[in-house]
Amino acid sequence: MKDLRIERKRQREEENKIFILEAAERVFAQKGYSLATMDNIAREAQFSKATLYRYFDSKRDILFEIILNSFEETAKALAKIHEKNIDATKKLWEITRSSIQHMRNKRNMSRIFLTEKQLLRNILHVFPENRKSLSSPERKFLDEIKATKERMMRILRTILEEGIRSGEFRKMNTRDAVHVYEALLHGYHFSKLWYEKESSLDATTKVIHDFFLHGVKRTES
Amino acid sequence: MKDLRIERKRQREEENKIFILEAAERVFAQKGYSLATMDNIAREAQFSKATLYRYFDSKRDILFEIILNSFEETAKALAKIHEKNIDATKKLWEITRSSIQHMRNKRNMSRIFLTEKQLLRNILHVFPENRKSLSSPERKFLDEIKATKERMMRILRTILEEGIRSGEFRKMNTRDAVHVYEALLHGYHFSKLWYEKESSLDATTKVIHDFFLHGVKRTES
Amino acid sequence: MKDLRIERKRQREEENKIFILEAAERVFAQKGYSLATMDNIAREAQFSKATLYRYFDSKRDILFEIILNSFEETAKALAKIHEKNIDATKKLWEITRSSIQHMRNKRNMSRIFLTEKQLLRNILHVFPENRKSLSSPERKFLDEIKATKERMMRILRTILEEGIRSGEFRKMNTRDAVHVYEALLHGYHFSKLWYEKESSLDATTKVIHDFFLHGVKRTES
Amino acid sequence: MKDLRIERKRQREEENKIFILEAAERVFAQKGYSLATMDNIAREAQFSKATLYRYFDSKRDILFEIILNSFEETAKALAKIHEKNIDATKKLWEITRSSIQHMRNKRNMSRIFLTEKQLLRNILHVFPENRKSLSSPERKFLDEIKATKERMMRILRTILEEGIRSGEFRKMNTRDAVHVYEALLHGYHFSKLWYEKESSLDATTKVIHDFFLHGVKRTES
DNA sequence: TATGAATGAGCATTCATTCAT
DNA sequence: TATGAATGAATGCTCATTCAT
Repeated sequence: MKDLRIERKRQREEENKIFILEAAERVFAQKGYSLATMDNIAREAQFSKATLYRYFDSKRDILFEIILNSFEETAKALAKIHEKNIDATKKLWEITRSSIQHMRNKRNMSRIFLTEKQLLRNILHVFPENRKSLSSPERKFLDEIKATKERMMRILRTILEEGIRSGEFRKMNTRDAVHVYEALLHGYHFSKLWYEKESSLDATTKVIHDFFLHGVKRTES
Repeated sequence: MKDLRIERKRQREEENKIFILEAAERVFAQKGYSLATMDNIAREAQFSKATLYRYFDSKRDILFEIILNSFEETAKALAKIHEKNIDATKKLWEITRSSIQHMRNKRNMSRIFLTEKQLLRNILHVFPENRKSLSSPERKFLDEIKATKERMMRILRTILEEGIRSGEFRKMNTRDAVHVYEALLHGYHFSKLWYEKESSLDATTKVIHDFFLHGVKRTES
Repeated sequence: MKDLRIERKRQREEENKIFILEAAERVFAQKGYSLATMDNIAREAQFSKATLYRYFDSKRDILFEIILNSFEETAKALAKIHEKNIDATKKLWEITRSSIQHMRNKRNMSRIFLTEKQLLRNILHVFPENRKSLSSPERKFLDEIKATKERMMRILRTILEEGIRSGEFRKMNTRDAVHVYEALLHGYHFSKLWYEKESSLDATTKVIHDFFLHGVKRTES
Repeated sequence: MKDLRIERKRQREEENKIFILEAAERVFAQKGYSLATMDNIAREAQFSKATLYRYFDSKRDILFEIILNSFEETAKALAKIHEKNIDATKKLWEITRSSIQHMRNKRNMSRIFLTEKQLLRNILHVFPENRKSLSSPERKFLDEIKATKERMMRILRTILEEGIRSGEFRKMNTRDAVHVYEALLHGYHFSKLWYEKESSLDATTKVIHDFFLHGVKRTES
């Protein structure tokens, strides 16, 4: 009896949380973290500002949760592709495509993460010596992010190694390669902002995929 | 006589301006634009807050000038390398190296540029239809940035074309290639934040250079 | 049920608004508009400064509302007297008395209206060509003020015309007469500031009333 | 020798002072006291801000001097008219005319005096109990103003008394009459702001003069 | 539980005034 | 003497957060 009621309540709470997160994501994406106000988020979520604080401890925590979810989502997509029974090159293609799509969906959200210095400074280990000063939620956030990130890295390296073994890819330092790949994806997302119109998903995927595969050097035939 | 005094005054003024810009750059780099206060900048520059306003019209204008200077600097370095009498591959190497160095010097500054959504939305032409609503200084800033950016792009494409003509590089869409290159550089700068320790300048340059040249695909021999 | 709660809320809100307006009125009256700070008003109203902004959009809006209320009040008093079944001379007496009383209550408030040149220049039609540049709240304020003022003017003229018809008053340009009457009232309020002690309400009323009625010229008998 | 040089210097100083006062008057008239900045005045006077402080101790002192000068001027004009060999009614006419002209010249300046509360509160004896707290320049200013004002009042009363003696005017309390007259003049100046277009000097003079003379009452013939 | 109301701590910006040259 | 430069002290307004109901 009671369990059911409690269960229903938990469910409702979870739904509200998600609803707020989605609203916040839209607001953050549009205005950036600093310029987004709790009022904005509240209005977008059609809750009162005070209610937001029932579900989240602070504005910062809302951001944390959004980022975490996004990472988690990406990691899942990646794992799913990895499990497919296709060759490494195809996997790379699909991951590239899926990542671009994901970044486009999240629009500017993905950029926020890289832009809020106060957060970043602590969070990103830029100055690892500061790590001790992290508050508990920050440290928790950081640890989860790192873990997810490493999981993704490992999968990517595995795929590259598969490709090397199968003869698709040249021998290389897969660690570096993964970093380059990641840089390429995120960098492309950023720099594309500069250009008036966006290419289609497949065209974009193709450009990145091709350059990552071949580079620009002429191969002696 | 008089000219000298005026000259000295102008010089001192210019020096103060630069001093403030450098201070602001440090503050912005550490806290991000939104979280940086004019008080912070004033303290860092060891001027009174009011004095800042003798030299700049607004906080935003300080940011604009910093970004503009940074772009200008990069563009100059690029042009200088382009003029050298070396082959395209070597030019690419040097540009890569110089860019990485520049980004490291500017630390997080380069990321700030992506911070202020309100500005960005307009400035980055994400929504070019909004262009009309730009204030005059914003439009001026935007136009200068765009011009400089295009100048850099053109040089890069010219180098790639030189390389294609000389047989160093494969045939390619140089426009795409330049975007990929830019993405790679900036993306690498960002993503490197994740890792505890930074590699040496040359090591980093090599990784990026090599991957941009060869990609990951195995070349049939 | 619900209506009652909403009603009570609305009531409380209205009460707070009035409370703030009264506090602001005291502060404005004491310091003038420019020198009065939102902090002053907040302290006087025993609210936090931020709370003031829950009820009013800006300092200027607070002033507008005070002035508007004051005009409205005066206009109502005037209309009430006009409806009375008494002769024109008596009406004039009562209006004079009521106006002086009102200005005394409002103390220096009535003078503030003339304080803010920036506002005034536009608002007072000194330069009607500037009307277009008025912001929406300014225009609204201006229109309401003008309307109220005209309502009052019309009543006064009607009273004078009644008096002319009844033989109480001489034939005259009632438009000019109304202006003179208004000038007399406001001017007296201002100039009385110069004198150490204030006369009684009735004495003051009598002076103004008598001079407005008879002037200084000797009437041939 | 030396005397001449000193004399010339004093003259030049006096000229500069007057030049600054005139500039300040224009600025005050346009923006009001609070909104006028020392920068505005300096620019209008084509001096540096610092130079203003060589001639005046403070912004407030500039205002004081302007007002004082204006009063002095009015008083002189009044005395001159009084000395003329014309009847009281004619004197009144000329004074009315001259005053209106003066107020129009000074435009809004005359209004400022009545609108800066911080100044007024102290200066105008509204709260005479505060008199003790006046600073020395304030007290000096106040005393001079009062003296000039009384001089003017006395002249006006004398004229009225002349008129009574000559049979032009009815018997009256000349003290009250003078207050009424003053109120009428100043009030008319203020209230005329409300109306789109200004009447001619003579028309305005006539309206005020006539009403002050006859009032509105019908005189039995 | 959900929220309207309240606020402390700030923030960009301004301005009268001072001072070194 | 005249001034460019510098600043302390404000000021209107905002926002994340709290709390009484």
